[in-house]
Amino acid sequence: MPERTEPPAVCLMGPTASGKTELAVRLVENLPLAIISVDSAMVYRGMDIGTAKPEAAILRRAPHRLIDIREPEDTYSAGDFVRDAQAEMANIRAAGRVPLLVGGTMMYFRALTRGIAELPAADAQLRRGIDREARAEGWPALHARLAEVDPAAAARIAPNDSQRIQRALEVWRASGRPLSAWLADEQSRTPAPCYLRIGLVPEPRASLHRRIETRFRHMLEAGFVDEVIRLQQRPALAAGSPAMRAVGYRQIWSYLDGRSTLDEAYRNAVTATRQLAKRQMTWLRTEDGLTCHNPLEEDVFGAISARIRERLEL
RNA sequence: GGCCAGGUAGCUCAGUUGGUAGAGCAGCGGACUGAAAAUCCGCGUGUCGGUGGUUCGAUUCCGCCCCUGGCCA
Repeated sequence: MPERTEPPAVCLMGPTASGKTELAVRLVENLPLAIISVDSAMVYRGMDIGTAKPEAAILRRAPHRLIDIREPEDTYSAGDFVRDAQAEMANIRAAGRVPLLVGGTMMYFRALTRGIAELPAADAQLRRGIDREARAEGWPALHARLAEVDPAAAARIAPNDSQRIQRALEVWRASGRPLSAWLADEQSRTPAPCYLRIGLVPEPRASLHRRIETRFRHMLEAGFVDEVIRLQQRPALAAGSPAMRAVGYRQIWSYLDGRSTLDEAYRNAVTATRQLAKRQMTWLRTEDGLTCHNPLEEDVFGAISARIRERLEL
């Protein structure tokens, strides 16, 4: 790790069900750290069981910043996260502690540690318009249209990648400037403070799969279906709302709408969680300059707290 | 016990007028710039139930056996 003068921060990244929360709580109880949650679903109030949000008693012992900061009807983005996390890191440092960023939303970690370009914000109306065009013509047709205004973006986006085609067209229509041009503005990148980055990669995979299934069963026993029923009662919340695309929520919502049995919803949710964990680990595996530990085998608390002590010269 | 329908990838199934087989899902690998728990890209993993026969060649045709489901006893 290169010598930097910026104040340090620790990132603890791991897939869902890898034991991040438990580990983070032990760390803050033993070291001068303060937790910032890096989780795109835990930001929402009322989404507790399905996001495996720490219980109130744990949050009192080990406060997590950036949890319960949005209503489920709201959107939250990587850009919002970077601004919020930077503000919280400043607060933590002012209190004489070191930020411990914990979570599984890898794009948020990347945006924070590598910087994120200054870009036009999302525009719900433009998105609705683009969705309408896509329903009529198909995404490949919109991809072809993107190629006319932003060939560089079109070249790296697949013709069926609805979300990225939509974003690139949205940026073009909102600003009259191609997404590629915005991304080329290096000065918009924020200087990254010195991060100690630690990854949790549970092996063997089959053990993680068992943990995922067991945990989802516990969520159902803890009243997950009732939690989704309460969310469905919110008039402004719909199956397509960003918060309701979260794993577990969309499958239980579908069951409550009569589009599947509870057993199918259970199986689909467990499958979706496995697939999420796999994508999270792809991110960790291909990220360089990252120390990885296997939380299913090692004494991760001992290993990680030793590394943090060494790094922070405690 | 008899008749009928099946037995092909982890699962559900397609197919081969005889030249050792392919879809969806699952799984695995990868990408990732304001929805990222999202979105997308790539990869087929197989004694074709067993055994004997016919054939240059059988997963395919024939015999017997085993298993599953249904109907009749």
